[in-house]
Amino acid sequence: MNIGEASRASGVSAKMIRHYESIGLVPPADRRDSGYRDYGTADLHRLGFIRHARDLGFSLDRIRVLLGLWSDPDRSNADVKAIARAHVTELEQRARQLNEMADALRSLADACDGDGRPDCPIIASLETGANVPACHPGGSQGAMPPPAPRRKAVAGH
Amino acid sequence: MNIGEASRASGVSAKMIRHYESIGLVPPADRRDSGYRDYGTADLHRLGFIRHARDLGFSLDRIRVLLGLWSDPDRSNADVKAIARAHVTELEQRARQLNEMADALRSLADACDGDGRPDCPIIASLETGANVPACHPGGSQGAMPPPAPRRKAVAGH
DNA sequence: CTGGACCTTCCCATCATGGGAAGGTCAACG
DNA sequence: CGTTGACCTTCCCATGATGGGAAGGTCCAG
Repeated sequence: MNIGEASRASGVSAKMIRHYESIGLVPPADRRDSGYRDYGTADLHRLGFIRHARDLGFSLDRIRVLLGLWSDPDRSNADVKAIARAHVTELEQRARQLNEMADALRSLADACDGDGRPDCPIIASLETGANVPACHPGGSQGAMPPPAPRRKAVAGH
Repeated sequence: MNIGEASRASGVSAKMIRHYESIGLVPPADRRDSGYRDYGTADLHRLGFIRHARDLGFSLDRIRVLLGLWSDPDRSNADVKAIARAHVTELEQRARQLNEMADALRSLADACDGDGRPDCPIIASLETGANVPACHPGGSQGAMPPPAPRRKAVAGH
């Protein structure tokens, strides 16, 4: 199977399949004499696994770990569960931060007349920082997986 | 004022202040004979504005627009309000996607015994894609500002 | 045998941010 | 005066996941 067919079948873009190979997330694909990559059902299975994990917001690094557990017949479901729980916590925290920002901005917007005059509480708050969620260094986390892995209909999926 | 003092006073890292200057978000700073950048209160004010906008999750591109409105004495608060409302909608959507993922993964984790055996519904779902939030191409939005701009306590802020 | 669809590799862009190197400046202290 | 350490300058590179596109090779149907 060509990379294009594998892409359509797995819902992972060809570009990404090559990238995953380059970073060792999937093993180097078999090659035909022409140099074309050749995929089988096992490869599709693995790509599907990766895609579903991405759909749940896992980073490629964590997916690497999950793939390891997947192929380990002696794995402990406690390990998997721990990773999942930790990820849930991170997702919730990111969602909370976004909601905090949305709430703050929504109330600022609600306080704005929007009547065409220059007078604007939103601008005023940006100037002074009033009612803007403060930076709380204790709970800061800079290194988190991207917001939404959402690809745009790579397959008729 | 040095860039370091400006950084501490505004809560924007020196690195970022230079970056903002390089992309034209702030005007080129005055220079002393030594070549050091020199900041005044107006500059601090502008940097503070940018920081607060970042704290609300605005992208630098949108902040550019907001800065334009800020310095426009004839601005319409309706314009500001429209930008804010659009941003609120985006924030909410991102939060919703994260919560969807968290919900799905939480229920998978709840279904996992975590008793040390290899048997695991989480892994099973990643294999099959069952109970994993599907990719809904219609509502997809790839180009959104980062999840949390949170910097790590650049100032004693 | 040709055209178009597909594949290959390689480089570049995104977005906001930080790390670090190589070298210049400044202020305080001995 | 000299040194030291904190600070500044510019420049390049990295992140993470993804896409765009160029230059060139392959495959198959007409």
